[in-house]
Amino acid sequence: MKMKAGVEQSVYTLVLLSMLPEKAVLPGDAISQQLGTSRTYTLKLLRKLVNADLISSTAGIKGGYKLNKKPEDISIYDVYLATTDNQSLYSPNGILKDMLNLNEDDQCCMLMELMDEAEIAWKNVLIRETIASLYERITIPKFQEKIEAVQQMINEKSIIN
Amino acid sequence: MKMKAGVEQSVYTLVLLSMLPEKAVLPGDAISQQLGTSRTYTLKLLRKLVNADLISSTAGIKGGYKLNKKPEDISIYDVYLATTDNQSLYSPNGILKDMLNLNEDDQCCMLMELMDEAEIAWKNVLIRETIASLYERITIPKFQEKIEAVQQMINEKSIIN
DNA sequence: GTACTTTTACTCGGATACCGTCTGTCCGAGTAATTATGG
DNA sequence: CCATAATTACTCGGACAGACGGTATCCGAGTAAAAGTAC
Repeated sequence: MKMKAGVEQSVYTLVLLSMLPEKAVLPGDAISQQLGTSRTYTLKLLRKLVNADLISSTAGIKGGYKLNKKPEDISIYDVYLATTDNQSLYSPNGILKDMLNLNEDDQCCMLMELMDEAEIAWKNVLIRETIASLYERITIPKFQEKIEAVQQMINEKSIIN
Repeated sequence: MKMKAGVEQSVYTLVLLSMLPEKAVLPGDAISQQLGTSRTYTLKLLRKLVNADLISSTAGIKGGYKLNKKPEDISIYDVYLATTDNQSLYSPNGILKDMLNLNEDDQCCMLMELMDEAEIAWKNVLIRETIASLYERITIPKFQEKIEAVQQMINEKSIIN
């Protein structure tokens, strides 16, 4: 049970896109290069974000990706949901049923409600933080130069329609 | 990111052991039979619970397993920790470092503290519930007969020293 | 100069392979109570 | 009857095979802007 690297990658992809000027798009190659991640896999993750309506894409030359919502309206949980297919952390395996020799319709798993409750607590923390609030955490004096360098890359590679 | 079946199996194993009389042990075979789980894999999980000091085992003929603590002192989170080797759900992959082109020692992952906070919230729910409180949830009138049958199996197969 | 075609640079989405973790099996070794054996 | 050896029924722990999901690659198809071409 481990958080997948794809979630982290998707989060920072969105942070990058949140730095785009208005009405501009950024090609997938620029994203994977800046993040230092696999080109093809990054494109696959981008498609998931598109399917979840977090970002939108335009094909063809001068194409690329851009945020579909405001950064403050995209929570980290939204990103988690978009990049992982199955939603709930826990699904019962029917061991209690076997142990007590219950009927088929008596699917009573005592752990279910507990796990659900735990997952909701976990989820609530991830809902509070957004791409915007995460970006604010990065913009500290220490990283000012670095962020300006990223902003410059975006200015070079982004395409404004 | 999915809760493994081994955790559920371990939980119900401990519930079963909590029904043992004082100073009695239950062989591994009886456990796997009652739970309807793989014999060899159950033994492997039992070993993990022994290593975590949740249960203790005696070898040789008339050997078996028994709880090492009171059921109310074993939380579901204890069981989770015992059956899964790595503890934290999330560990940063250094994507932000690549994205901002940071130095090696500047390992700053903004997601880390958020994920830690979320995990603590999740963990706190699992700490509240114990093997004893879970057992109480099962002992409802509807399941009375079933539980008596399990108790009878234990009386037959357990070994009192 | 306008209409049409070709090129270019992107995204889209399925098929596939790889790899790590969880699940499950196998086997030899250790251990303790019981039973058998020899005096 | 007592001491010792063999048997029995368990656990211990490592090695290893299979299943499954996440990671990653590849390829053909679609799309839209730009460039080229014909009249």
